[in-house]
Amino acid sequence: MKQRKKQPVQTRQAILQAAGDQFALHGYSGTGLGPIVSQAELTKGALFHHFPDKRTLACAWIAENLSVAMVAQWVTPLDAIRSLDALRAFSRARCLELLPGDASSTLVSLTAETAAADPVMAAALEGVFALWRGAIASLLERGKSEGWIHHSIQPAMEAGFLVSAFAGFTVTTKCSPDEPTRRACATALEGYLETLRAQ
Amino acid sequence: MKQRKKQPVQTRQAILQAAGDQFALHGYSGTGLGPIVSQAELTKGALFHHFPDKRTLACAWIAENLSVAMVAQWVTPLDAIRSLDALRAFSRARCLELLPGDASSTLVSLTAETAAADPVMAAALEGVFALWRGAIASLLERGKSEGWIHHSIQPAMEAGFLVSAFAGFTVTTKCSPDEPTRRACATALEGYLETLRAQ
DNA sequence: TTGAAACCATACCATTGGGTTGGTATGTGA
DNA sequence: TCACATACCAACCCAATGGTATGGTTTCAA
Repeated sequence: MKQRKKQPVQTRQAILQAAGDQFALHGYSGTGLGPIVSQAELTKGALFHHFPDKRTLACAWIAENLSVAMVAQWVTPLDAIRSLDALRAFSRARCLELLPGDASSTLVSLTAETAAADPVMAAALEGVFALWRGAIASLLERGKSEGWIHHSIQPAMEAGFLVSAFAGFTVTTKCSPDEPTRRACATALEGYLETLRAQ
Repeated sequence: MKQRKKQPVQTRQAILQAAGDQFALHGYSGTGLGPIVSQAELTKGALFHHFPDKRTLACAWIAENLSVAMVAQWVTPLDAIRSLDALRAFSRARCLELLPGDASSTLVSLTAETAAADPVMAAALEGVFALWRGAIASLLERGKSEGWIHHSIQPAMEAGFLVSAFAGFTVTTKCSPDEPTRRACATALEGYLETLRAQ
């Protein structure tokens, strides 16, 4: 019985990684545990040693991997934004660069598929949404104090709307991924951001 | 062998109906054909007589049932809107009344789950999105000619954005369905609509 | 060095998945 | 009324599903 050198954290991470890839491709109920362990070049024994069931595995991936990916894409970069033009450019770039397997896209897909019927999963996903909204809200707050966001803006409310709008964009893009439609939506989103500007 | 009186159109419709209910509850790959025929009080024989496979059944439901539901909710009512205030009220109502099993919600969920990996399904879903966008675009067009939408507005572009925003709202609502969040998002959406007003 | 716990592989299980089969009952046009 | 197509049913098929039982390896602390 050939056994690889034992490195539990790497093994666990490999399972999470493979699970995430499969979820991004086929959704939650669309992915079996077989393909996951197969891609990770492991076995079900390893999987069920680290995770008690499929749902817990998914929640762990959301809380550990998906959230850090979202932070890298939607939280950290916001620190560099110091003007509304920069915010517009960032938003536009995120729209045009969006790929099907993107972190935000997978977050939205999993939410759409599972959140309504599974409160546990919904809670895990909500955690990531909270990060997302929070980052944008604090950016807008900072923009107000720095004088490039209108003083009447309510950061939390606008952040919720912006996250919703971008979430919707990830969905509609899957249906019509052509450049013109994407550009149009990105432009309209910029038009909205413009209304936040301090005059 | 007990056989019910033969009424092919009713049978077909019963299957579509049951399939739609299940899709709304559990998503595409989350629903089996067993529960569908069970809810319809039929058998797999009946199902596979009317539809060659699961995917075709789903596409038929999208094209026939989901699309008419969307027309009833998002196309026909727009005819009665003759001012920006009425549009704002309509948007707000749609946000606050949104239920998990709603037509728009199911449309978005199925898209998020399947569209990226299945072009056939994507095409069927895109048809409904086109209806949706088209209805809003022609409303904005009419608003321009009636003088309550700003003349510089590009209806098709704004329609795409509005559909995306509402689509995103159906997703984020599944995670945090509490009233305050919904109201906030509805208010922000109204704020956006206000920017379309002819000054 | 040794015992125990952590780690991981193999084999297996019950259930459900989508899909077929062959046949029976019903409708329909000649 | 007879032939034929349509509509539907019950039973079956096999692959894949999530999950378990068990046992062999490593690792590490004592």
